[in-house]
Amino acid sequence: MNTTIPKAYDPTQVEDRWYARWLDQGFFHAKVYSHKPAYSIVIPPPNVTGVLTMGHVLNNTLQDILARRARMLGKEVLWLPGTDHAGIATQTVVERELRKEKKNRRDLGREKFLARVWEWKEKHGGIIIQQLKKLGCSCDWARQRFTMDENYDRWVTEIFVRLYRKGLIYRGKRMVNWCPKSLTALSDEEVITKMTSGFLYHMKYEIADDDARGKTDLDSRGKTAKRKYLEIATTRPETLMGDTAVAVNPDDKRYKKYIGKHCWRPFPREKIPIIADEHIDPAFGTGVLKVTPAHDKADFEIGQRHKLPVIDIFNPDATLNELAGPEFKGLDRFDARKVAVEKLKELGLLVREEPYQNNVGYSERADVPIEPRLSEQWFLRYPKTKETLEAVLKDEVHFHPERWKKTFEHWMTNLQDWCISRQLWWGHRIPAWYHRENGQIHVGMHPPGWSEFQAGDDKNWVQDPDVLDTWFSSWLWPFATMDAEVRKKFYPTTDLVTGPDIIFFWVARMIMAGFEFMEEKPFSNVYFTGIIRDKRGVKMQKSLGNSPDPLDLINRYGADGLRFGVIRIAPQGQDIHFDEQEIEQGRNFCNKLWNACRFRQMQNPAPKLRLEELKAGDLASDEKAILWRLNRAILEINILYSRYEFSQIAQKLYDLFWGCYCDWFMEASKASLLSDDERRRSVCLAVMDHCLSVILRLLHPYVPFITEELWQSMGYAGADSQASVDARSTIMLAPWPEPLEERLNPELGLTEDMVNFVEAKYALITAGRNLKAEYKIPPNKKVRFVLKPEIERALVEEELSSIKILLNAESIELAADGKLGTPATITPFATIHMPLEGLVDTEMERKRLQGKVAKIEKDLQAVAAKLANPNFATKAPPAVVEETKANQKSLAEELAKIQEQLKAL
RNA sequence: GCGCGGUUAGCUCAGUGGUAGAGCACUACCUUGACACGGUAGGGGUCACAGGUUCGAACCCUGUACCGCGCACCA
Repeated sequence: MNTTIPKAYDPTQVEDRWYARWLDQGFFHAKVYSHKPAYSIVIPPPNVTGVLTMGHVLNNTLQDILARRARMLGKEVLWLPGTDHAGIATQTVVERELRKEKKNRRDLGREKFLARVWEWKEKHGGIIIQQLKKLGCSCDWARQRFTMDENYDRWVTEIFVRLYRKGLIYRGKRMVNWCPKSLTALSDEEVITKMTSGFLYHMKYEIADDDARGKTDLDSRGKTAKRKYLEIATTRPETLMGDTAVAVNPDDKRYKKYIGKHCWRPFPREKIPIIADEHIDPAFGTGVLKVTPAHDKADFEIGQRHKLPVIDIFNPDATLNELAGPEFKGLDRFDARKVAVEKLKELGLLVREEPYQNNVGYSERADVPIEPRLSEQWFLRYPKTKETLEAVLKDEVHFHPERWKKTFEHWMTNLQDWCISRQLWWGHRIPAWYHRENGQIHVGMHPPGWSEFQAGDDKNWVQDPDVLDTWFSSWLWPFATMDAEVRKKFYPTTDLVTGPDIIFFWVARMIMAGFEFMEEKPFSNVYFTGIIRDKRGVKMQKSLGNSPDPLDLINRYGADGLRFGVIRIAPQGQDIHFDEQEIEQGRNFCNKLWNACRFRQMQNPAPKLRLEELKAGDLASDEKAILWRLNRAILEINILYSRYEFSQIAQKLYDLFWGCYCDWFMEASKASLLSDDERRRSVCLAVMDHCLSVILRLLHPYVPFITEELWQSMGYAGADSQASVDARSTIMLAPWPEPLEERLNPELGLTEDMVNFVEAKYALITAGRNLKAEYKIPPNKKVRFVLKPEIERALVEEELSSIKILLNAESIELAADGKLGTPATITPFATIHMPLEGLVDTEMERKRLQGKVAKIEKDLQAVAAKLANPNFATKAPPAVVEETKANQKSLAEELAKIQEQLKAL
C-alpha cells in the first residue's frame, strides 16, 4: 500500500497555505475590464471595533459560497469588503482607554482625540478583517473600504448637501431619544424596548382652586375641613418636579368637575392646571395623568396642545439639575426616584406602590434606558419611498425568504423622519456652519469663505459640532465604495446577505439611496439569514458570553468544518440553535472526504479513460447508479441555489457524498479494484475520478480549503487541457460541474430502471447484513450466503462479486431449487439464505419470521382498506391506484413465501 | 392590540397531498487493506390540540393553546 497523504485530515497544514496562494495569484481580484458577466456583492461592513461572531461566520460564509460558485460559473466576481466606523462603539472604546489614563476626550480636545481614534483604528481596526481571511472569505481585499475613507467622506458630505438643498434634510427642535450614557441623540431604530420590572406608584395631588386655598391653609394648621385629591399612577415619580399640568379625559365623569381648576405639585410646590386631553385613557390606572412635557414624548405633545411650560429637570447625563430642587440636584435619575418616593411618603401623598411590568426604551449600544429629550437635531425626510416600496413588493429587489416583505412594507408605510445628527466627535462632521452674529446657516461642501488658498472664515462662522449617524454613511455603501469604473461594471450589485435585524437600519435605506443617487436599485436579491441563538434559544451576544469564539472553533475543527457545520444547520429564514456538535460533524465530513480521496490515491495508477470513450457494457451497475445520481444531484443543487436553499444544498451534498458515494459506490468498487481485470479496474477508476472531480467542485464553495488541497493532490488541476491557465491552476476557477450530456445517458446506460435495479441489490445486501446481525454473527466473521434469484438469473449472476464484497461474505452461491438452508429473507431481487453450520435455532427463526408476517399483514390490511374504498379507485389518480395494487400484490407474494418458509421449518 | 415565525424521535432540525426522515444521542456488534473524526445492524414518533376540505392531511383551510420575534401602546 502506498499512501502519500496522512490518515486524518489536518486543516492547519492546509488552510493558511492555500489562502496565501489565492491572494498571491490575485484570484479574488475583480477585473473591471473583464469580458465575463459581472457578479457582485458588497459585504455588510462590520464595525471596525468588532471581532468575529457566529453571526459573521454564517453571514460571510454564505457570501463566500455565492461568490465562489459565481466564479466557477464563469462570472467576473467582485466581493467588496470593508468596515464601518461605528461612531458610538469606537468612540466609547477609545474613551475607555483614556479613562484608564485618568483623562477624557475633552481634556484632549477634538483634534487630538480624533487623532487618537485613528491611531486606535490603525492598530486594532483590522482584527475582524484578518478573521474573515481565516474563514476563507474570497473578498477583493485590494478594494477594501472604510466609511471614513477620504473618498467615502466626500460622498457623505455631498449627499448631505444635496438632500439639504432639496429640502429633505432640515434642522429642528424636537423630542428625540437621548442616550444619557453616550450623551447623544439616537434614531428610533436604535432604541429597543425591554420589559422591565418596576412599580406603579399611586400618589395624591391636592386640588387647589381659588376657593379652596383658604381651606387648605387652614388644613395645614390641623383644622378639620376635608381636603380633596386627585390620585395619579406613575412609573416615574422622579420626573414629577417637571410636571406642568395634570390631565384627564374630557369625557371622564369622575373628573369633569375639576377641569380648568388647579392642583398642587408636591415639590417643588406649585399650582399646576388640571386640563382635559383626548390622549388620556380613563381605563388606565386612575385615569389621571401627570404631564411632564420635558421628559415624555406624549406629554410633550399634550404640552404643545395646551401651551404648557416645559421644565427640563435633567442634565444630559440624566442626573437632576437645580430645577428639580436642591435636594435632588446632582442625583442620578434612579436615586432620585427613591428620594421622590420617600418624600411623597413623608408628605402622606403616596397611596401605594404596586409591582408593575412595563416596556422601557433602552439604548441599543449603551444598554441604558433612554430619555426622551427636547433638543435641536438634524432630520431627514426619506427620499424615493414609493420606488423603494414598489421595488420590493414587485420583487425587483427580491427578498429571501419573502415574508420579510411584509415587515418591510409595514415600516415603509409608517415612516418617521430620521434623526441623523449625533453628539459625538468620531464620524462624518455635519457640513453646516452657523454665523456667530446673525444665526445664518451655511450648508455646503466647504466652509463659508473657503477657497483653495484659504481654510474658511472661522472668525464669523462656526461649524456644527455634531457628526452624522453611522448609518447615514452605510446607506451609501453599495455605490460609495466603488469608483466610476467599478460602478460601471458592478453596480447594481447582485446579491446582498444580511440579518433581518437591520432590515430598516440598512437594507431599506440602501434601496432608497440607490434610487435617489444612482437612479437604480443597489441589488437584485436580499438573503436574510437567521439569527444564531444558543441551546436555550437566547440570541448570542458578546456581552452575554454565550457565543463561542469562531477562531477557537476554526483552530479545533478547521475553517471548512466550521463553515460546513454552520451552513448545514441554518435553514432559510429560521433562527439557528447553535450546537457545537454540528461543527464537529463538519470536521468529520471533511475527514471523510479526505479519506475517500486517500482511498483513490492508494490505487495503483491505471490507464486513463474518459467517460466519453465508454459504452454501457463497460460499466458495472454500481457505476451506472452513482453516475446517474451524480447527474441528478447537479441538477437539484442548481435548483436549490436559485432558491438560496443553502442548508439543503449542504444536506444534499452530504447525502450524495457520504450516503451514495462512500457507503455504496465506493464499497462496491472494491470488487472491481481487487480484480485482475485491468480494463475493469481502469473503468472503475475513471468513474471514481469523474465522481470525485464533480464532488470536489460541487463542494468547493462550502469547503474551499480542503477541496483545493485535494483538487491539486489528486491531479485534477490541470487535467483539462482546454481550460484557461487560471482554471487549470485552481479549483476556484474550475468550471462548475454540468450534468452529463443527454446523449451520454443512453450510451452509458444511465436509466432510472438501472438505479432501481441497483437499489434492489442494495436492499438485498441490507437484508443479508441484517441476518448476520440478528444471528449475532460478528461483522468480521465471514459466512456463506446462497441466493435464489427473484429476477432474471443472469442479471443476479453479474452482481455476485460486488454482493460478496458488500456482504463481506465467505462465498456467494447461486442456487436452484431445493432446500437452501435457513435463516433466509425474501427481497424483490433475490431470496437470501444464510445456511448455518451446525445447530439452527428453529424457534428463533420462527419468531423472526412471525414478526415479519405480523408486519406484512398489518401493511396488507392498510392497503386492502384503501383499495376497498370505492372512492379511492374512482377519484385517486390512476398511477396511484396502480402503485397501490402493485404494492398489494408484492406484499401478498412476500407473505405467501414467508409462510412457506415457516412451514418448511 | 397588529403582524410574522415556530410546535415532527431524548436533542437539533429536514420534510408543499399518496407507506413518517437525517444528524447527534442511545443499544449491540466490529479496530475487515480510505476513514473509530469510522463501519454494520437496531430501538425510538397519536407530526401541539380541536374542527373542516379531500378517496387520502405532518402538509391545505378555520379556530385554540403554548413558545419566540417585530411594531404599536405603555400613566
